Amino acid sequence: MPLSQPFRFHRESSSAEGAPEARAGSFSTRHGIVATPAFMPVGTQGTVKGVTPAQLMEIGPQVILGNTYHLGLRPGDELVARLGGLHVFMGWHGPILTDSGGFQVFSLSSMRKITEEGVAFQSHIDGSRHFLSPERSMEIQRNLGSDIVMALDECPAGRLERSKLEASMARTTRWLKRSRDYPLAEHQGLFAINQGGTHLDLRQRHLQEILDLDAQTPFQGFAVGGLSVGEPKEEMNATLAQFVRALPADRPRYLMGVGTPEDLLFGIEQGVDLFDCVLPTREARHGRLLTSRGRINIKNARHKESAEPLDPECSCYTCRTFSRAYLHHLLRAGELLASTLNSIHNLSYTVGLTRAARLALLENRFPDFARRTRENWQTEEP
RNA sequence: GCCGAGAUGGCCGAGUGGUUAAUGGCAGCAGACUGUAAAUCUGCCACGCAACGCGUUACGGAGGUUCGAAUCCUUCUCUCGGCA
Repeated sequence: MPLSQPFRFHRESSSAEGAPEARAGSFSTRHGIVATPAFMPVGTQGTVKGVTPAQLMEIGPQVILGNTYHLGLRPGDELVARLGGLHVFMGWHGPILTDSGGFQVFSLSSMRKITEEGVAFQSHIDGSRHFLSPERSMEIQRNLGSDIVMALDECPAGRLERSKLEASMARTTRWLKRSRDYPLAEHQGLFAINQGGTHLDLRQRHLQEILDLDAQTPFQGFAVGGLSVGEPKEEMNATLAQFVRALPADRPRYLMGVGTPEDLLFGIEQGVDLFDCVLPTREARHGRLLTSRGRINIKNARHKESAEPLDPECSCYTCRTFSRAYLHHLLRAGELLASTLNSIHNLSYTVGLTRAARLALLENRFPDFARRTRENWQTEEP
């Protein structure tokens, strides 16, 4: 059965001026305390692409992700279970959150068919046929042994027409009930996922359905899904501004798939505790790097001879050790180390941003922090 | 010296009379990426303009055949292989 006690969320900060919903807090899992706000790096296939757990440890994320669909398909959840669970298998002993496969319903839409029972997938690896139901998603996640388990949802494309969105939402609620009724391991906590696109009334209706289920058996946290999937940024922000505060305050709130620095800051201001995103690692591999003075593309010719560190204000291994010219060279040369060093930096920057926001909240200087952080992004670095 | 093969845009390399300013790849110059089918994808990449169009110069050099040539002919230069 799921935990009878929710991950109790302790709010640790008082209300910040101009951003009353923003909050610093924490909750405990078997594999460690999660201090929020927190950015969670994505490690879909049992690895945060390009970085070792030791390097990750130095970066210091509170939680990392794994993926149900991908790990269930390869190497297989039962194998991972036999080998001691995902923590042992991948050598990461901090908290792990596993996504349910709901996003793959969206991103692999050409290879699946949704029915009430679940989702029939054709493997993106070899074309073989698989079926992901809420129960199967829970089974995989139980085998993986993650700390935070996501309910299987249908992640609809942004801008889906309202009637289809409503049908999808209703199914996600029915799937949520089935996810909830599936027995997880004792240490695992189930998060519910709210859908509804950018329609506030649909979001609220869906939340009410979730809270009705929550009243019977509490969920351990609440996620906002189905954003940053193609809808205009203003619509996403408007939705967050109005909706996040409606989520129960006594448990973690998780905004799924969001990860630009601007979006993180905005989300924190709306009261979001957890974020995850592939962007920092993917962009790192492509040379797009975040710095305190703006974004840069390290591939650009202007960095070819720069002896400067990537970001003089950053203390990550990459910035402590290497010049821009070297990072430029590695990426140009197609060296694997480019991915590693760039990922270390972008993750440090992103995780560091949420950590700094947390500190600012705890020290009652969040508005100033937010203002200064935004100022830094206004100019693309010279 | 003789015989053979070949010289194409920064490099490699298609193309053997006409939708060819010239396929591809690489290099180069930029851009995109938000619960990862992404070490991926996209655009540009002869020169000049009053530029989604026009002009000029281009397939080793020179000359020729033809309405029309990178593509055919002659010759020169160079490169590679073989024989001396």
